[in-house]
Amino acid sequence: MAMPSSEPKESGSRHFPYCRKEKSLGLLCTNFLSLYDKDGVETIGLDEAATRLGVERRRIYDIVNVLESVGVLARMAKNRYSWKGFRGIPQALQDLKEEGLRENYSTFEVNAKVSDDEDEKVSISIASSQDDKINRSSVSSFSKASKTNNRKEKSLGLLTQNFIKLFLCSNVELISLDDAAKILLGDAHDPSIRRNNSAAKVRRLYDISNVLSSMNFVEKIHHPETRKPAFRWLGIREKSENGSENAFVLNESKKRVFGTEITNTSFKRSKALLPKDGYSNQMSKTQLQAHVKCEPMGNEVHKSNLQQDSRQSSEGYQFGPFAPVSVSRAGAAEKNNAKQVHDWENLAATYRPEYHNQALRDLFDHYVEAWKSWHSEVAGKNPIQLMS
DNA sequence: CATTCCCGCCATATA
DNA sequence: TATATGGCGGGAATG
Repeated sequence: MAMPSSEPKESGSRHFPYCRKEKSLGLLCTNFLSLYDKDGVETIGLDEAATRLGVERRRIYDIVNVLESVGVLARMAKNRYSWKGFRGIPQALQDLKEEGLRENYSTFEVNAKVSDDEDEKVSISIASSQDDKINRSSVSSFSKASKTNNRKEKSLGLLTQNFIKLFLCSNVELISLDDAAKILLGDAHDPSIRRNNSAAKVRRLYDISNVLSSMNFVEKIHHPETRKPAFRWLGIREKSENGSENAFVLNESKKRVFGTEITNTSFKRSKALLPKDGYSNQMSKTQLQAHVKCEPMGNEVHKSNLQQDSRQSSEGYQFGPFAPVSVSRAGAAEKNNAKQVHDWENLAATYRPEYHNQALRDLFDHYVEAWKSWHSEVAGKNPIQLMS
């Protein structure tokens, strides 16, 4: 098969303990973005991506699917995607919102009512849009024709879009994956397979949330009341169409050039693979590209090949610095310490132990700065913590 | 124990 | 048919 062999032998470096964090989809997404958000990137090959990022192909599909559902990528052909970049996001979200509104994505309610029986109540009502595509051979015969559709309805990409619609439409700004799963269950049409296992859905939502988090679309926090983990939308939430605002837009963080070649050797998580003998040195090849330098933010200079997208005229919207996940925003909430920046530095060390050098430091400094400006711009008016 | 979510088998879609 | 995609859920890592 394709699989470019992942070097089973692996010379040198007797693996590290295995850290789940280093294998997360969120990090992978961050790396993916860092790798391709550069000038000159037109198309992306899946095999290439898998190799460059040092992950198995299967994982590439995961992130590519969600990135595509948000407009950053577009499928071209087998094995090939075109890089749309962050500029594609505003439009994609706009479309999602309209589409969601057209359907009734705003008419659900999360009755977390603790009343009656053990029957969890989360009443929703995602209207079934009048599907135009499905021809009317319908009912009687087998659905062999729409077998393909059925599969697509369960795709990660679609789930991602629906998840986002939840935020874009309606005024819910905080939702737990569990509730989201319940709401997004049957989704669109047909009273068929009910009683679906939402647990399975939740697993998918975790995947999605992780990549969306890496792009700062959402943020994971703990519900002030419930103390349960929930997600909050950080992206656009313009109130009305006309005059498209979009909050996020802007901010000039610019393309950082990241040392490509992540050299992510494969560690498996097998339990029976721990301490073999001596851990050898760190990372056989710490050859990471030293010339990693992010240009000082200035104006961007991207490809001028933008399409006729005149939707949002004005400045180039650069998106926030998809900061690494977590970084609990923790407003004044709990233990409010002044160790803000410090955390970031810790993160740097936590995230890529192998790269303890200057480059990473700079990268994170950049992130911090970009993130700050971005956030003050976006949420500036109403500071981060709105809850109290 | 509960939550998070990586891994990769293997069903499907597609060339 | 071979290869490309990508559901799906077991169970390991974490909380």
